[in-house]
Amino acid sequence: MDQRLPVSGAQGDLLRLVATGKAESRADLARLSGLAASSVSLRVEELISLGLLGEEGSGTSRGGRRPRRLRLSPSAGVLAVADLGAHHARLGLLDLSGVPLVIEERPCEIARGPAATLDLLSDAFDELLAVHVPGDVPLRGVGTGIPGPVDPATRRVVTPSRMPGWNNFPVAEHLGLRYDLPILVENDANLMAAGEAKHWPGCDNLMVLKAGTGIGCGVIVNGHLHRGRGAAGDISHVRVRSDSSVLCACGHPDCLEAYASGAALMSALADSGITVARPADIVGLVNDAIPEATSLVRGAGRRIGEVLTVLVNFFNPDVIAVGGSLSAAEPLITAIRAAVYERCLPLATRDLEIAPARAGRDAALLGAGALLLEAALA
Amino acid sequence: MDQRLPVSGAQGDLLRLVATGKAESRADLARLSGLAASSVSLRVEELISLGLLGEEGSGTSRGGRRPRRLRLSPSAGVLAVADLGAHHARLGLLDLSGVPLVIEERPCEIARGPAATLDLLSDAFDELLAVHVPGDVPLRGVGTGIPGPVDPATRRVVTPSRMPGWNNFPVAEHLGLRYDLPILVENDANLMAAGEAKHWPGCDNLMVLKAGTGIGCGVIVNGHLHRGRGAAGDISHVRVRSDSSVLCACGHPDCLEAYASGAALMSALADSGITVARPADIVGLVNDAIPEATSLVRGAGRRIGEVLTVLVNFFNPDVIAVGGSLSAAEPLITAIRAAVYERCLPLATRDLEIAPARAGRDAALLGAGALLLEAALA
DNA sequence: CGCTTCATCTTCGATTTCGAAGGAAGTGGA
DNA sequence: TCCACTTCCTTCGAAATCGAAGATGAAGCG
Repeated sequence: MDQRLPVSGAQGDLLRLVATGKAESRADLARLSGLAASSVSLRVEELISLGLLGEEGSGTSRGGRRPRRLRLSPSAGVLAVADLGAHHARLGLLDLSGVPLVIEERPCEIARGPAATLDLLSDAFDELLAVHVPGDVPLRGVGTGIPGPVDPATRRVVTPSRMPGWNNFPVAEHLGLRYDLPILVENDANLMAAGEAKHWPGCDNLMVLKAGTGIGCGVIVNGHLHRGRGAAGDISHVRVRSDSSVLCACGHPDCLEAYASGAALMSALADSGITVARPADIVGLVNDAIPEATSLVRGAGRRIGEVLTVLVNFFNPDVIAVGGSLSAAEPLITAIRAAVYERCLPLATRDLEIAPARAGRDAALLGAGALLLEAALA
Repeated sequence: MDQRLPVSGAQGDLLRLVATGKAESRADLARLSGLAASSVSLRVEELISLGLLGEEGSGTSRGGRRPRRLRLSPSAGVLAVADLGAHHARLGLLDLSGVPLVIEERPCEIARGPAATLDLLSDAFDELLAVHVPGDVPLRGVGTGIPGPVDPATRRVVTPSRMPGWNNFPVAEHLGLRYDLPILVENDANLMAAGEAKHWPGCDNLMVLKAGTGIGCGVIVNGHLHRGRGAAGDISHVRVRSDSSVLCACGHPDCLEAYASGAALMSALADSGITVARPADIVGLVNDAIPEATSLVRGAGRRIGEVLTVLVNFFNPDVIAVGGSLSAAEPLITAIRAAVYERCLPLATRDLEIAPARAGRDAALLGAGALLLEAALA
């Protein structure tokens, strides 16, 4: 397991610009890095002779000579990333541009505790590495998403629900025992947001909603993940307007989660005599035009939208991307839109786009890759 | 009216670090700028011979030789800043460190329209400059706060209430006709937030509440003012939970502003047979223990606090600073605290401070200075 | 009081970066 | 087809930056 990239200062900047896809040619690099074109040429030459960068054909002309396209060499390294769920882990390997080499899903009971879960993860990484990556290509970073809050200062899990044994566990340290590499530990919705952000070029302020069993949310401010003190992005325990009163697992009445989460919808459906195994199954019911399901989903969207009105006025994002297993239900996003556009300030909704997430189910893994790159090429 | 500072690249960075008070010595500069100590010495020498920087005694030792303290030369320049209110304008001159040279308040009816108001402002600036600034000290920037939304892209006022004739008026352009200088046009609550941020060292994420006739809010994310698309920070038109239903001026029912703004409190007091001229007078009533006033202020605080719970969970700030003319009423902030601490996630309130604003009544002017510095020394 | 230690600041040769000039490769119009 | 023009990239001397070594001044300590 190799350690640091043999790059210094300017080289790292250039490498990162190529890795993140922002630059494809020496001219791009000069524009984006602020360095002189001549300096860029020098550094790029060095990176090529180090085997980290390669030239690959030429790009499209912008009216003059065609640029010589630069790409990260496949042998520059790989990243190992995972996204832990309650019963499954999605995990895979990415190249240093964040492109997946292999991604798979394994059963993994998070309730078995941190040590067992993380060791299972590490074993899976080692397997994948052995099978899919030549021995001379180094691992450059390891990252994982956690379905609970992560303190950015200590990188420990803090007060998670549904994760027995994980409270205050030093996840990054534990992984660090096995990998002497940059290690990323981050909340799963935050990772999803980081991955989603790459799919909205030109949009610097995003809210990414994860509507699944729970309701998660990641925030991108100015192109960067906003963590606050570790809890930023939570919207699930906001009080909603309601006639009745429902007690949430957190102890407070009328949390959004108690009304609009996949879990809440499932239990409401059960009350109507319709049982489903997973939140994703609700989408099927909606597509089959089961009135109870459609009505419930629409109500959930309205409630989520009402909470979002506050946040849209306050944060004024460019985009609200809606992902998660429930997001495929058309009425959800429609109801969210209706609530937000009806109630928010015109100035705040003028250029606001509320749309389905674009990054797909591997959003969190891609986000982990994006964040790891920053650390690995620092 | 002089134009650009004769500084290039690295010099500007160093000058800015001194101006913002982040650095006081060559060693500080070396640490903060990332430049080598030797390069810093060279550049500082140049800045001193340009008359922009001066040495002034020595600082306190940190265990070794005492640093030679650097200060911006008073002749380096001044900034002209203003904060427009409905009936008054506060305006003044600052040196390039943001320290006030002179600040005064003049009557100024914003309803007379943009051209008349801005020309009155410019005339006032010219007067102050003639009286308080030697002729050889150049003006380096002009900035003003506006009691309405400002589009950061066009720097025009957009859909302001209570500002007839201002909609879509190109404020920056108009001022640019008279001053060929960096020009800042910004919402007043945003300026206040920028000023307040300087008083909370180590805190990168702030919400600054302005509780006066209306309810304004400025947001600092990662040490920088968050503008969004121009409307960011609005919390006054959020729907609050309520038994009755009150129509707000914006056309929606039950906006926070209709319940908790100074204007709303004044009209509620009038219903109790108590008439006051300005929101600030309510503070006096509270201090005199008039029960109606205290009860109203406490209710306003509770409502504001309930809105803040959503934002605290979402944004997870380090500090909520409460300013504005109503903020001197103790029950307001107490009620806000109670609502936030009761309902928010423990993780979000763990290190959260809810406190009175520290920057005083000139916060907006100081904020304008801070933002102008970035532009003037770029 | 002298000694050590520390942080600050400067000197100076080595290294890096810059920028102007020019070559290379392509587009588009006469 | 020729020619002007654009963009991309490299060459090379000038300028800026770095970093190691040393000088400076001050605090801490026996």
